[in-house]
Amino acid sequence: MRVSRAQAEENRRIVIEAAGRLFREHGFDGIGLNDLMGAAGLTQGGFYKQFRSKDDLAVQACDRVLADSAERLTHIVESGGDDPLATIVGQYLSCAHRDNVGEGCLFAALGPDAARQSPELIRSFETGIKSYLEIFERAARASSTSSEPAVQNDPAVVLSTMVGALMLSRLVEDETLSKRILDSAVSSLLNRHDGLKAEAP
Amino acid sequence: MRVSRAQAEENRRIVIEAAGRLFREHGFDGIGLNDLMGAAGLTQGGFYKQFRSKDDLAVQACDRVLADSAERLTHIVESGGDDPLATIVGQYLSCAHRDNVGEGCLFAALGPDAARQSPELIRSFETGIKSYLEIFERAARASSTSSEPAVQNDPAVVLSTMVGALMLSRLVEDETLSKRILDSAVSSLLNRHDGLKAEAP
DNA sequence: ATTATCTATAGATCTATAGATAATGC
DNA sequence: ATTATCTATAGATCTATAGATAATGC
Repeated sequence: MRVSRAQAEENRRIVIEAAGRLFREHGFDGIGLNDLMGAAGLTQGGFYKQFRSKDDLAVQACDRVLADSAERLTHIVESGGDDPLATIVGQYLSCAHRDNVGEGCLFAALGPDAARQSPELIRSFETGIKSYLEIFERAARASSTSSEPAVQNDPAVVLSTMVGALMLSRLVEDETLSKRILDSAVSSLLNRHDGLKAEAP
Repeated sequence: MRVSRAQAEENRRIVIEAAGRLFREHGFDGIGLNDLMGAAGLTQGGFYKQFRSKDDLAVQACDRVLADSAERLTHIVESGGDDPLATIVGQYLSCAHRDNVGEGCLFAALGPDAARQSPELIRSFETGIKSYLEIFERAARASSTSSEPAVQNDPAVVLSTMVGALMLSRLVEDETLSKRILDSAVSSLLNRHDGLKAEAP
């Protein structure tokens, strides 16, 4: 029954990672310890030897998701494209992202839900928001040096519009309207009203 | 024990109304039939004589909240102010709204949660979104005839930015940042970068 | 007689804990 | 000996149903 310390560490990592996906898909209250542990092939009995509480796991899972996202966004900004903001916005406001809640934006999947959870969890979200805003700030600076003029430069507006549009697009079964909500946000944020950018792959 | 048919109707109305508030405050899964019925001074036993299921109540409550909101917005547009969009945006993106989830925007309070519920509930949200977009369309037309130039006219962008900013502002304990998220969205939507509008009362 | 509401409860959760088991780590 | 995980379960939910009760409505 017992596994090596390294394996136990790895199991904990798997649970945290799976929790990031399961919470986004089902909400914090929509998934139980049984399924969360089951994602790593474990039973729920050992849960409290690894985590202080379900909320503790939620905090760790959200911290992890947000750190991963921040790293991915930072990479886009620093990898040298001349319009990183356009890349970020295009990927974020895509049908692929809309249809992949489990691996998508934490704010759009769990924002209102998080606001009802523990102060620790809310703090995790707040830290994530601040980190996103800083990255968008840098992305906007990098993009504004390109040939296209400065666009919507306020990172708070960029984030608000992105999160809102993604969330709303997920509530609309009418595919045409859903796509329009995403595309309108792209146009608005990139200030290109002459046509829509192709969707990111 | 039994009450008049009119009183029963009134009780049902009270439950639906309270549900609108309680669901927004606690999420669809965060509040039980006991508390929902208790809001009208009833016990949970009679619930299923009045509603087909908890989801049925959720649909009725959301329909009601959305209809009320749409009526209020329509009234703002039609009551003849020269910039109805500014009024709507200013009220929506206020600290008062941010701090009043239970009586505030349904999308910002329950959007991601709704996307995980029944097709009927999602349809209720979708109908609400379409209705908001139409109202914003009319509001933008009314506002663009005023002295201020046309602003952000795409109703989908207006709605996305508003919902996103409100949701994010609720996750940020840092009051300065929370307010900045709201104010940035106001500035962006009203295209007035020369200063912030006073907050609606 | 009908029915709005009540009490009571079935049955299925879900979080958290207790103690057993068996493999690691010293 | 320690400990990662397991089985088992306590205790508290929560949705939904059954049947009793008492007031309305005919």
